[in-house]
Amino acid sequence: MISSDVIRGYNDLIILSLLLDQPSYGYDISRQIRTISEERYVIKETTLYSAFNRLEKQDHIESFSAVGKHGRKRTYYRITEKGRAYYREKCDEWMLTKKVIEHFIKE
Amino acid sequence: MISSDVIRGYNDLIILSLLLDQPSYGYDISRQIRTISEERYVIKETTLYSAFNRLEKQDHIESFSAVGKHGRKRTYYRITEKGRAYYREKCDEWMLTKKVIEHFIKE
DNA sequence: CGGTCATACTACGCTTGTCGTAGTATTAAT
DNA sequence: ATTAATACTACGACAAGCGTAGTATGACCG
Repeated sequence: MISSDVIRGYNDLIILSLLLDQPSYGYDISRQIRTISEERYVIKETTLYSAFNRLEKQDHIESFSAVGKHGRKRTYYRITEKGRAYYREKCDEWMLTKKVIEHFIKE
Repeated sequence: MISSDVIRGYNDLIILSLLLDQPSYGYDISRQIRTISEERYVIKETTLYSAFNRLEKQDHIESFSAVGKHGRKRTYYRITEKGRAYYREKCDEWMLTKKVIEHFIKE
């Protein structure tokens, strides 16, 4: 299991990556993170929803209300163009961070 | 340049890695981080010294006073056995985190 | 038809790590 | 004599994440 201390700073990247292809909502994103990480990272609900709020305030995502299969109302989030650019930046930053950290581990 | 948001969570790992072979002190660690990262990460002084305090409180490092070449008094830090174990844990955690994050980036 | 489980959130206050700013003091170089 | 580099310490602010709690709906099961 991964602790929040080390994944912190990549939650935005993870969430945005799951919105690249289609909009989604909290519970679904949460489940996807769990399964894609093979149960090694389970994001806390409060962390996720506060990330949504932050990302929306920064115009990286936008929300809309929609009704699911069984008449259930949900808040969906869609990535914006600005959000896609931010995602690409975060990917670059990740590559760089990875390289830097490995300089320290190797020796 | 790497932002603190993404390297946060790895400062302990970085600092400990630089103490593995011999004790060192604040200013030197700071310079080493700068050069080893090829100027891509410059740790803030306050961040570094508060990390020292935290790591010492947790018995991962221990401090002692010594005098440098030119009669300059400094606080040196030495990694403890507990600190070495913690370092190895952090390395494992890093490997895992790396793997997990890349699951999200790939697709 | 009543209870429990999974879903889908929101609110609130706390903790921790990092940051910004500021200040102190010593030695080295010009 | 002054400035730059070294070697720190103090203090308050801030942002992310956390723990706890609570609300509410629909699905499933006996």
